[in-house]
Amino acid sequence: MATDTKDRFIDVSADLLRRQGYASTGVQQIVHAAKAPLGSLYHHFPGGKEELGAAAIRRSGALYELLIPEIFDPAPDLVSAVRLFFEGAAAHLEESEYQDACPIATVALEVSSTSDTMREACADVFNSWIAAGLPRFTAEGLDEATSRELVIGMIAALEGAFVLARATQTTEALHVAGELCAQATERALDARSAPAGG
Amino acid sequence: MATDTKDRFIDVSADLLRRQGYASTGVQQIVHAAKAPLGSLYHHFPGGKEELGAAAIRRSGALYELLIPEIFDPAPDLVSAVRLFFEGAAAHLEESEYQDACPIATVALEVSSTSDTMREACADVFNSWIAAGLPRFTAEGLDEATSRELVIGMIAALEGAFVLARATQTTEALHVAGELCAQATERALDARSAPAGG
DNA sequence: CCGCTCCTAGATAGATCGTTCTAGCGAGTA
DNA sequence: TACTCGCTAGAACGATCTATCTAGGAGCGG
Repeated sequence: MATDTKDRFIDVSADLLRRQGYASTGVQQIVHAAKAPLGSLYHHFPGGKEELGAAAIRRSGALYELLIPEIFDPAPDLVSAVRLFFEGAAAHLEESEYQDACPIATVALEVSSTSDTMREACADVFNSWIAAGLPRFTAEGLDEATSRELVIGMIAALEGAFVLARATQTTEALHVAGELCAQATERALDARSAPAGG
Repeated sequence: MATDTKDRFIDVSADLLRRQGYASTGVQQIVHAAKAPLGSLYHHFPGGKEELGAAAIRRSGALYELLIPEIFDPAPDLVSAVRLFFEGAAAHLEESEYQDACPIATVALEVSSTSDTMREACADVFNSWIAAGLPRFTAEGLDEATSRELVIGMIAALEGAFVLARATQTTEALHVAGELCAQATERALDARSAPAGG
């Protein structure tokens, strides 16, 4: 079928971009991994590598967003969910031999001074993650501003911990960042029921 | 003089790597920016682009490390210092039109699956930042483990906030991450004098 | 059968990649 | 002057890059 090939391009690109980044991933490598001819790539993506890259970033973002309900729904409480999120990330990173960290962070840093199309795709993904995480915190009675801070803080801490973890080949930063966010969440929840703190 | 050229190679490489990453920065671009011939590059760096890149990462790391005393020394207290660190980063990022974030994060993510030489250089820089930040926290009476967690958490939050900030072209993540770390530090200092908390 | 469309197929182009090559300059020394 | 050494200088190489090109197969309405 037709859409198969196009989807396969996006999928293999998403994988390659996560590991190598944008500049290091060649279209030849993509067509080889997708087992498809080069002509098909430019048929489905007239905008070339940049259009395909943006599509791959958006797909990666959408898939990664699914982890939020997957982890938060079965968790006993919000603080546990935050901890589980980081522990899951640490486990996955270790299993993949420090290859599978955030699917878009590398590209986000790489292209933000180079390609506005790609940069916007990354920004959209981050914003959709924030929007997806927000209700998990407001549902616990936290106000909008506090919830937003916790979500953004969590994503930032996770991304940064990935940077340290990949470079040092250790999961220490992920555990530390997880604890930092879990305790911040705990404190926010406490302040909610006892708004007298200073 | 001779060392001038070599230093210039390292300096311009550090700048280019910070903005574009490793793969997008060509040696031609480096020699052009350094106003030096290609032969000189391979004379000073027989290991080629990789050796020069590692040297640039290490220099960037050493220069960035200088910000720690520069900000922490004049600060009235530790919590203020943490806040000032993030506010300074936000201001610098905004002034450079979201170009000058962390000098090594982009490369760290990019090369960690590709070049072990470069990955190690990044890991060394991160570890030296941790070592440099540690005494600022232990000097306040915090134990070694807690201090290490705070420093790593701070670096991770900063790095991650840079990722979000560059992609979204906003400093919000930096402010949020700064507040997160400042409050975590505050709480740790409180727990120090009153070790009875839950 | 034709004619049209969607997609596959990969050869090819032109630019750029990192690296190696030889040549030569300028200062120091005998 | 003759020779060496550290460095400059950039042409040239083969590989690889992204993108374009032409050609053809498969399905479908007529």
